[in-house]
Amino acid sequence: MSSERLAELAGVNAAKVRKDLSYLGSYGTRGVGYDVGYLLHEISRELGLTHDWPVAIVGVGNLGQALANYRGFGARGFRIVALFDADPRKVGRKVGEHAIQALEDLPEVARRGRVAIGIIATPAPAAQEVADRLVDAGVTSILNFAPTVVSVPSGVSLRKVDLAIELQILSFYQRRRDGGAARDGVALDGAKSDGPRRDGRAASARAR
Amino acid sequence: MSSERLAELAGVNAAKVRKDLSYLGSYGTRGVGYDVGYLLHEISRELGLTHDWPVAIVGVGNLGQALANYRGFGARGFRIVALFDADPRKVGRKVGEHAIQALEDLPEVARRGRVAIGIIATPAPAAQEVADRLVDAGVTSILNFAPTVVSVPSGVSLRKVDLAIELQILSFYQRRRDGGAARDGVALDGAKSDGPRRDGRAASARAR
DNA sequence: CTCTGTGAAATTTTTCACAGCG
DNA sequence: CGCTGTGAAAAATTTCACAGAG
Repeated sequence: MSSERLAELAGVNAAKVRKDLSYLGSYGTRGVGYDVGYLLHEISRELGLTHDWPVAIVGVGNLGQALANYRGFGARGFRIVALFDADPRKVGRKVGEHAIQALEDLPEVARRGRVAIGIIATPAPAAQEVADRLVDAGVTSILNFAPTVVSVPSGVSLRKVDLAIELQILSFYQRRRDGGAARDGVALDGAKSDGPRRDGRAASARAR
Repeated sequence: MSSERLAELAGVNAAKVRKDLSYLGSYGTRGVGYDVGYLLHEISRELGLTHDWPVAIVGVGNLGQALANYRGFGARGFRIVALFDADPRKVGRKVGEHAIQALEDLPEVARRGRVAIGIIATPAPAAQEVADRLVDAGVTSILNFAPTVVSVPSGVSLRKVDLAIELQILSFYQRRRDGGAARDGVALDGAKSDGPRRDGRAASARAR
């Protein structure tokens, strides 16, 4: 497949595809294009997707369950190994193939299962406490879904997922489209349409 | 509050804070800093968070329910107005204050409720079909949580949330920290730690 | 004096454009 | 030939550094 086609499918410039891929090595064939299977393999290897990453989820509400059942973690090397909840009534209940455990067991389980990544899926007020416990248990990568700012010591990676931000981005562009309150001086960057477009036209990557 | 302090809290450079805020207008006071309340107000206005955005969720599995119950949409103007599911057994069941409706009712409900944003929270195989129905119903902003590529006609904004990508980013940096397979020529950018750090040190925004 | 707002410089990212490989 | 790989140019973003407002 040519860089041109890959670019079209990804909604970016062909030169960018070639430039980016060139950082991984010379995996294309001049005059022909790229072998997609081989490319996938090399990219997976570079990103570490061949690695096995034990993941623990803390907070088994709707979101925690959704994450626990999410197909597609497995394909990328993420393996849910434990679920924790502070609610004693939930402890022992099974979600998928895992029984929910008490937060007190976190240190023991995290160490024994070599948990590399902790996911916080609790209500906001519990998030900092849970983060502290994860850090104490030796977890050095944390993904926070709770709608609150959490702090961790240096040496620990923390990322936050804000489920409302994508909606904000969509609404920002919708308001522009509708001429809701157009005004100058604001940087623009199109709401992207990922993947090939049904109508064959490239996603307009920039407004204006 | 000074740009310096805001920058520290956000984990960025103070000049960037000032430069960015300057695009909104001159809301700071020289020698003093910014009035946080006023700043929040102006930013909200600029981002359109004062606007009301009716949202419909299609697919009421764990993720759909999690989204339906997510606190914090409301604060930013997103109002869940309808839930849809293709499973007849779910239709009529209540989730929060909304009864689940049949997919067939989407066009009617979307138009009557002036749905601005549709959220796809279905399994992957149903996503494209749902996207088509949303588009047909006049929805021009779509957020796709299904782990599959969906295409829409131009004129419709589509964004995709991939719950595994954040884990990938965390694991990428963890492998680097552990010296898993360091290699040169790969662009670096630190896994960010958002918010103030417990230990007072700034999040290392870049590796190397 | 302190801290903003902002030109200018530095850096990074993206795109162009083309030599040359298969 | 067609398409990659990549220097070089262009564009965008980030940072510096400082005049000047409060």
